[in-house]
Amino acid sequence: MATIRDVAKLAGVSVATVSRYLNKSGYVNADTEQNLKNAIEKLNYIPSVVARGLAGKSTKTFALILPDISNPFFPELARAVEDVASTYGFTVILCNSDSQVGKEKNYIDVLKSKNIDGIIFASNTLGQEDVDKMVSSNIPFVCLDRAPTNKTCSVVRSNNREGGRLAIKHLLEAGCKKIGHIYGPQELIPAKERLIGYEESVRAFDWFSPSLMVQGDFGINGGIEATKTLMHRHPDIDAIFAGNDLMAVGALKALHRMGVKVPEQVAVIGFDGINMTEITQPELTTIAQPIYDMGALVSRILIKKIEGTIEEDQIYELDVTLIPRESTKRSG
Amino acid sequence: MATIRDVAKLAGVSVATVSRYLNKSGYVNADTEQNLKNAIEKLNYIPSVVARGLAGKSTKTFALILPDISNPFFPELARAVEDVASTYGFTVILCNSDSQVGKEKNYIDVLKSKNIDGIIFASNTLGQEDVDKMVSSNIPFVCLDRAPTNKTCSVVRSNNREGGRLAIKHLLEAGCKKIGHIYGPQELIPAKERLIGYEESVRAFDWFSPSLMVQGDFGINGGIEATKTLMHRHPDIDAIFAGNDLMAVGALKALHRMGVKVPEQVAVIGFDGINMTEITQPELTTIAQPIYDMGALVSRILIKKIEGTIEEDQIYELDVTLIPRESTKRSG
DNA sequence: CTGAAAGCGCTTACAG
DNA sequence: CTGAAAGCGCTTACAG
Repeated sequence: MATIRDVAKLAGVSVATVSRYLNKSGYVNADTEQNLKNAIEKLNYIPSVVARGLAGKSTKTFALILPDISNPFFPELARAVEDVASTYGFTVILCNSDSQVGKEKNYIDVLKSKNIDGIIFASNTLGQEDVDKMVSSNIPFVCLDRAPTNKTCSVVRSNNREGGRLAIKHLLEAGCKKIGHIYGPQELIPAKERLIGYEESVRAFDWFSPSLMVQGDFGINGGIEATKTLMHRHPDIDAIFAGNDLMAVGALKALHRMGVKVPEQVAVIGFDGINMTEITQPELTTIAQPIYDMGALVSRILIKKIEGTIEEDQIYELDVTLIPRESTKRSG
Repeated sequence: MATIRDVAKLAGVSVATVSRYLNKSGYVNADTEQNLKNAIEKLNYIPSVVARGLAGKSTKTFALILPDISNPFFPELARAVEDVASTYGFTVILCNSDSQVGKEKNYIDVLKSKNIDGIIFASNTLGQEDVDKMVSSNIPFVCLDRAPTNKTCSVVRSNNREGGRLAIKHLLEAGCKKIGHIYGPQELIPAKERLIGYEESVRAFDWFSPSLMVQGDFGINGGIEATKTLMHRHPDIDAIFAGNDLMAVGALKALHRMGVKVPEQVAVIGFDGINMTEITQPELTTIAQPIYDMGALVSRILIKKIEGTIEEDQIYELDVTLIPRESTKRSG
């Protein structure tokens, strides 16, 4: 590997000049510039990001901390984050936290020792210690869905409450008369918001009762269990709004096993818009988050923070959209 | 951030001693050792991996280059790779190549400038230039599925040909009398091997004809199209072996639209064992690759290469397993 | 417009 | 067992 010194020698200048040329900081004579161009070309020189990092500059690297890349929500997000990163010359380190604070803390230490430029938190947990660590190390970070408790921070999320309302509106318009809801873990803001959207939309109806809301775990099996509970409590419901797509898939499974027809007897709607919703039978209606856009945005924001283009922290709330499909198609 | 100098000062020794203690290279007096421990603890000192990297040591980082993390095969693989990496103190950089040689070359340059320790290639393409770049830079790499043409390299793959045979065996045992195959792009070794497994298993039958094999693109839509073609050519087939799960999902969709019942009229079997196969209706029988194990293994191999524990290149071929589910359940 | 020199935080022979 | 010093490949005031 050629170094800056090799380039300097070949071009007949000092390394300082090479550096200035490379960083476009300070003036460089037109002739020298051409010489440098040639030398770099000839030597196939690529500056060492590691050396730059040590010299106090950016390592052109940031981390994406998420619960689990195997969870179908995250691959698309990660893809978007990486697409934007690579456009701006950044590289992204993938971290699976399993929502464990311990793992996150550990990652943060490792990441600090690597001088990374920033962190995207797509993890549900975000311990106080984590935040302190990052704040005290002065490392830029941006969050998905959840803001840290005591520190302002840019947050990208989608309008979950409105999404909840949209889901109910759609079901009502489809002619549904009694709608149950499977909500996700309440420590997750999106799950809570969706639940609120549901409640707001249905509490005025005389068919509404709190027992129409049952908790799930945001997983397929949780959706299955919750559906069983719900159908047992209220055999007469004709619609289920699942707090996320995975649980909606579970609902589909459970209903199929019970011999309940979807959408004829019970309509099902999910939330998130993951790809899986297209391959179920029937295909699943869902309130889609703009997952890719969210990833792209959060990535772009972090990079701007790193580069100092953005200062103020802000909340970016993106719109969700209804994707109507077979699972709610009723003659209603 | 405390530096090695701070630790040295506090412990009343030289930085060299601190370094020796940290790296467990060379002897350190028991007393000094205790002092160092205390100093490090008190200062909350974490060595800079960047500085170490510049000083010629490992950056404790490697890259995973894959076509697209959104492709459902890869998240589980990535998860396994990262799990093992993090166990060994490594961090993994995620790269989506979209199977474009240009992007790969670009990544390799960027990665080199970051002094990464190695690369896992899970990408289909692997251009000659890529290999040359890596070999000449002396950077360790391991491949998934495909070996580079002219350079030995450790490869992890599964027994695709045997998988093809297994699929046919299973269908025959289920009572199928005429089996079509949708094969994937033939530049992909696994697709080719699976096709060979199919051909070997069926060519002796009098019902066999080459027109029973139709090409797909390893995607859902490709599976749909290929199924249409296949059913048009051979309305009498009673089984489809799809070269991967995504195409099997497409087959399910296409058959459903045609009003063909699965498995009663046509049985369907996929390949890969991605999670999606559990959520189709009917659930999809598949030949599962040990995806997680493959990722864990390839990661472990790379780390050993990096640490110099492994020298010889080798091919690791893992077994596939049949996961029988509804889509092939016939009274046959 | 350009160069000499110090510094980023480590490691590693080389002496002692 | 331990320290002084050079070096990894850059950047950046500071002079000129």
